[in-house]
Amino acid sequence: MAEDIFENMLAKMDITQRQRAVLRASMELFATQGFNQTSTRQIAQKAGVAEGTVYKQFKTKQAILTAILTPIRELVIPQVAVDFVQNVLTRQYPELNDLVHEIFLNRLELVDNNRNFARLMYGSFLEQPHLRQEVVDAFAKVATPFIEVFEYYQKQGKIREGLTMESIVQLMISTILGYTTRMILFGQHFDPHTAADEGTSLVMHGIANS
Amino acid sequence: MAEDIFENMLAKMDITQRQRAVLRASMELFATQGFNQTSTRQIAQKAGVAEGTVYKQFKTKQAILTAILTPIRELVIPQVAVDFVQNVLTRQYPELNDLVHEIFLNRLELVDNNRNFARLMYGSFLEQPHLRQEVVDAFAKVATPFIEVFEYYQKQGKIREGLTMESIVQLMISTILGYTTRMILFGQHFDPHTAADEGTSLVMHGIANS
Amino acid sequence: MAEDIFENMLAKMDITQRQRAVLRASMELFATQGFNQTSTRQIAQKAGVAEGTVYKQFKTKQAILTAILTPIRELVIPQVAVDFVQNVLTRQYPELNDLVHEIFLNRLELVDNNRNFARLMYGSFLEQPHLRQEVVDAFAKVATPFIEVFEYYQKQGKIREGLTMESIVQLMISTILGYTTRMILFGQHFDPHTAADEGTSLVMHGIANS
Amino acid sequence: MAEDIFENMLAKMDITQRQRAVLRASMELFATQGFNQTSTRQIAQKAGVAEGTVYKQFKTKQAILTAILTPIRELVIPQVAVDFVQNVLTRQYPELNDLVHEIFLNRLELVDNNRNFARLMYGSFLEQPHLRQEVVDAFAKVATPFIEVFEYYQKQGKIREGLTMESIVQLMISTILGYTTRMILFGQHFDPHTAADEGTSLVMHGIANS
DNA sequence: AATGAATGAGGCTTCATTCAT
DNA sequence: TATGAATGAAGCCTCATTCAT
Repeated sequence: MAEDIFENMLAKMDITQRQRAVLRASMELFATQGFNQTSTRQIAQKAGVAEGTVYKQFKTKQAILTAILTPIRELVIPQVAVDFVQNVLTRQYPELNDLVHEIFLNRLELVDNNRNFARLMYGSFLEQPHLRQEVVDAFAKVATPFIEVFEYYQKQGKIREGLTMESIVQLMISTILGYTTRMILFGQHFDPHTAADEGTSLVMHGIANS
Repeated sequence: MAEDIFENMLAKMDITQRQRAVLRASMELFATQGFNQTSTRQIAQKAGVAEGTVYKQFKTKQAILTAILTPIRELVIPQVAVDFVQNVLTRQYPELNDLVHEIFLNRLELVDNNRNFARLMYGSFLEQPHLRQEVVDAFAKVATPFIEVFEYYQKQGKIREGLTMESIVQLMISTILGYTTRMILFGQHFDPHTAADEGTSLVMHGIANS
Repeated sequence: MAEDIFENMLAKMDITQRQRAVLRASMELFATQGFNQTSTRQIAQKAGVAEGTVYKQFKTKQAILTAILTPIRELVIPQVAVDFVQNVLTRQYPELNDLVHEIFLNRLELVDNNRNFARLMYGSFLEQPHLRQEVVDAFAKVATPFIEVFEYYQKQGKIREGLTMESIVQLMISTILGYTTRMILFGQHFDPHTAADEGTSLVMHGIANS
Repeated sequence: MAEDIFENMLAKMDITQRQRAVLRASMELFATQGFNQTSTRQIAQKAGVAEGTVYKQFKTKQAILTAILTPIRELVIPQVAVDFVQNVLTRQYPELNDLVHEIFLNRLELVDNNRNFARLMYGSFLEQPHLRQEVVDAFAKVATPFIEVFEYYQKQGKIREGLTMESIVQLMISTILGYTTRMILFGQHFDPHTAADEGTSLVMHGIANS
């Protein structure tokens, strides 16, 4: 499942090959060096075009970032959220354990396959705080169906009393974000399967009705 | 427990008041705007000195960041780690539950009280990847004594079989980092006590020998 | 008498409709914004052609200005001068007074009807000093027949002694140019008839043999 | 009476030698090439400073022009107007003839001594029309006291009936502006004394009560 | 030692001009 | 032939850094 969020997005955008090249180069440079540390000269060079060409396609350097972030905000993030729900929740899980494991695995693999993408998001959120609200909203929207599923399992007596489903989901989000941060910020690497195993083991004992 | 990591560090450094002012101003500006978005003119202004004075004290702008990050790396991070171990592990905890709760609370409060510091770290790690190794090492060093303590509890039969202490600690680190990321990057706010309660509740059921 | 110098010129030039469109657009833009403040992109847009087409027709942007100014210099200015002489001097004037009035009126109306043209000339003279010589020469050529006519009136005793006809004509040129400058540069407006009346009144008393 | 308007203005401004050098260089270049045809590099070179120095002193290139035009508008133009009135009207003139001659001479010499200044004004008015209103107002203010003086002569019977003093002054303004335009735009040169003689001769016969 | 003016390299951007389609 | 994407030189401006006072 080597989904490359950014390449998928590029493929769907109705733009020329040259614009694609500029966006791809920008994405990589912004992700690895940061927006302000990237010069338009570097972008042009990496994209294999003249600097003027970059500006024929995008009015300003900021417009390049916007051209990347806007579809991410408006299309990719919601789609990723929907995909996540569909991929995970439409399947049948013999046991609650399998669901939790799939949640961990699915998200960790997504991040693992999209390091650059994640790094760009981290940088953008730090430097342009106004961008984060929609992501927070997307998180919230994703949380809801999961909370419902957990409630279903709870009604079936699979989850012990005394826990709000909300807190379970929030904690899973935090945990997954923690792994993500360790990968992106500290360069640590986790085998998604192993990390998912460990997370699942702990959470399951934490929530399961023993 | 309003520990201000940065002010503590400044207080301990053997530097003039003027240098302190420059470092304090830089720290704030770097944290809120990013290193590259901060001009030496801004630093001088905020510190109340002339731009030339800044350069009498620090050879380059990068040297200011280094003057902040080096003691953080060499002194603050290890010290924070040691303090953490001492504050948390030197006390007696009636129950394992109390230890876990204290771990969560202590770290979440630390971050909550040092948002600027954390934001500076996030930015620095993103833009200057070479800085992160020592932090990773510090994490590792902190992990060790905790692993030992958990092993102690395990030997006492307080922790169920089938878990490596290593994985417990790693998961707690990830969880705490997850909360931190949500605060710093997404601007969410958590009451440290509530978050600590929730985390503790889940982890305890996850690890406790029921 | 709504003579449009520029449209007349365009009509007489042996060029394609497309070239005409480009010249017309350029003329307007150069007049209202100045040569250097006008981009070839603007010209193409206003002319309704592609930028490349402009360059198929004119080798450089400067060539467009030259294509406008050269016929102005070589054809329009002399023609305007000739027309002026013919329109004014071929008629019979009952009195000297009527001639002077017609001179003023004719020139002021010409400028009044060709503000854009005049503004272009002003800008071109300021920025490209080499253009002005032929205009000065044209002025000189126009002056000659008028001087002769005035000499005729002088011989008839209609003009007082002690004046050179040369100085009369020079002063009238200056006066008309003064009105023009006030219109073009200062945005003032004069009714040509009123201004002609005033100028005539003064000049007539100045030169007439009372 | 070699009054150099611009140098006088520079001398009165409370600025450093370096700023003076930049303004002087800019003034000359703007006057001879136009604002948009002058690069900041040229200015720096001519002023003998680095390009960055220019920007330490003036926030933008436009600010340089403003730094020149603002005192011209607010101080120089009104002062020139006042000086004109004082220099010309406070003296006693044996005859009306002498007054008229002095008016012509004074203004023509002023322009003759300040070609660059005049060329800058012409260019600025063409490209930045909003600047001209104050100059028009200054003209108007100057006109008033002259109208009054002419009325005085009229009451003394020195000026013939049937003329408004207003129209006399307006015509003199136009005439002087005409000479100015011929100097600035067409590069013609007039000896101020000769031109003043001719103008006076004509106007005097035009207005005098013979 | 402190100041802030001066420097100039380098960044973003525009635009006249060329060229492949 | 007409198009408009591509080019790159040059312009304006910022800012880390140096230096004279």
